[in-house]
Amino acid sequence: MENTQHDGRQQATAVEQPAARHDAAAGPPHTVRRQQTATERRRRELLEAADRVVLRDGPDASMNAIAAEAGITKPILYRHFGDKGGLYRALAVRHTDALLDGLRAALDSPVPRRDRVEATLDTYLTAIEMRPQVYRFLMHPSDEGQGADKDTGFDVGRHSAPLLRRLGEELAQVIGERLDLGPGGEELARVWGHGIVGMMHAAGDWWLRERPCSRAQLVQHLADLLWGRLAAAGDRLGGPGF
Amino acid sequence: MENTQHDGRQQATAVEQPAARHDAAAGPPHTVRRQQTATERRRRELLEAADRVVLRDGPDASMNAIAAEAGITKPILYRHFGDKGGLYRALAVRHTDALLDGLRAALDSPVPRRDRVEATLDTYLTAIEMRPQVYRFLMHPSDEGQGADKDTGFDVGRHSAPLLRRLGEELAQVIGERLDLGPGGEELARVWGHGIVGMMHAAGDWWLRERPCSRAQLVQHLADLLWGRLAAAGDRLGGPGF
DNA sequence: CACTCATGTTACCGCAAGTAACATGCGACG
DNA sequence: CGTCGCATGTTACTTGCGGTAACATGAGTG
Repeated sequence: MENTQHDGRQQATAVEQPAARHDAAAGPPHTVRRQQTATERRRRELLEAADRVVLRDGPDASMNAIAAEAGITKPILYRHFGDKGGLYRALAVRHTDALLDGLRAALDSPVPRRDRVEATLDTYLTAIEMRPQVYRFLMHPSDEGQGADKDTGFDVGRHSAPLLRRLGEELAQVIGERLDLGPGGEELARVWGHGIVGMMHAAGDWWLRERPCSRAQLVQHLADLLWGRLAAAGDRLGGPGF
Repeated sequence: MENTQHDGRQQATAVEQPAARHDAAAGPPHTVRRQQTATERRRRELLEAADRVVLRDGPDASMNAIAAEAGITKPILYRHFGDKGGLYRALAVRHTDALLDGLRAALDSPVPRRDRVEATLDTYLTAIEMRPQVYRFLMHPSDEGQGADKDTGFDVGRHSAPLLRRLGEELAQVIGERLDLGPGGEELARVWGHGIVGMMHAAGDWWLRERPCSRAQLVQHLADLLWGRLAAAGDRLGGPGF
């Protein structure tokens, strides 16, 4: 609590970039533009350095370590990203976007629904299998935000949603677009989107550390679950009332 | 790394209590017994104080704050719980056990399978709805363990599994016991256990902060998902290839 | 009484997040 | 040319937290 007031001076660069600054209001000295692109490039470089450190040292890497990797010192990081949460949020957005691109491709492949579901599951599992460090970083972002993001006013913070929510919304949208679910279908789609993503996540997390079966088998099992095999399975002999 | 060696002197009390120390080896002075029960009572008191603070200040409560709430100072906490992780693990075990009791009851109710599933979902959602603070604490335990627990040799650390895994295993066991899934059923049950728990968790998390519908509706939607309505739904008009 | 054992304290270390104040290189503009 | 704006960069500091060492006390036991 208290002491969370920034003085707003350097916020101009720390505010997660407005992202809508292509080429309007022509006229002013074009130096400012070049300077800005240079700043953005620097920001990317810093992000890549941070990425290296986080992937090497885990999510608890210190700001000092990241700054050292980038060949600079802490205050510069703070000027660019505001605080540690800002840096990590920026990192998470990069990786989340990358993962989402792959998933969208699988989600959009023109094959029967079951194959599409399997392809999506497999894409996700392959991703977390090949880069477990990235996965751990994305999935355990400590806690971050959840406080006072109203001042900037619009979409700041949404972008930083802990991946699972973004995935859930994305999937919900695809489901809502593709399936005819009757009245209340929007709501159903969203519930299912988040539910399926959670299923994928938890099962993947468990699978990743216990490796109880092949990826293909896991995909089949999960698809079977979504296809209602749980409801269809027979009771065991000698069970209780039902 | 390095410097993680304890000197083993106070470990006797910090080692997560052996928990198998009821009343064997009678004979030695019975004072030690009374002292031990007193110690355990103290430990419970400290846990309750910690609980109050964590529920009030969130999962980032400091050890100082917890000690103050208990009316003591830090070193005592460390004597009892070893480190902050130990304290939080003990807290998590308490709450997880409580939640699991409720879920087991729902899982064991002698009603048709669909009703049982719905009752379980509803129990979980009611729990996180009524005590969101507890829920947040349990679900976002930073990261904890994940390192070197082999020396003690048996179940230390298992008890501290981040709840989702415990729930998953629990559900897997119930599924494996109750359903006849043919060959490879064990594996299937575990996949499903973790998958379903993940579905419940992610959907619940999203529902808890967006409140897009009533709890009963959410339960229905999730049960529908598990009952294969996703596979059964019709395609939308004018969609792509499929 | 001496011993043990648990409780309790104060005072400290190390480290990480975050900040203040100062110094520098460069393009723009009079 | 000087100097202003602006971004980069630095050193040195504050604050707060996790964790520990060393010491003090009170109760029951031989």
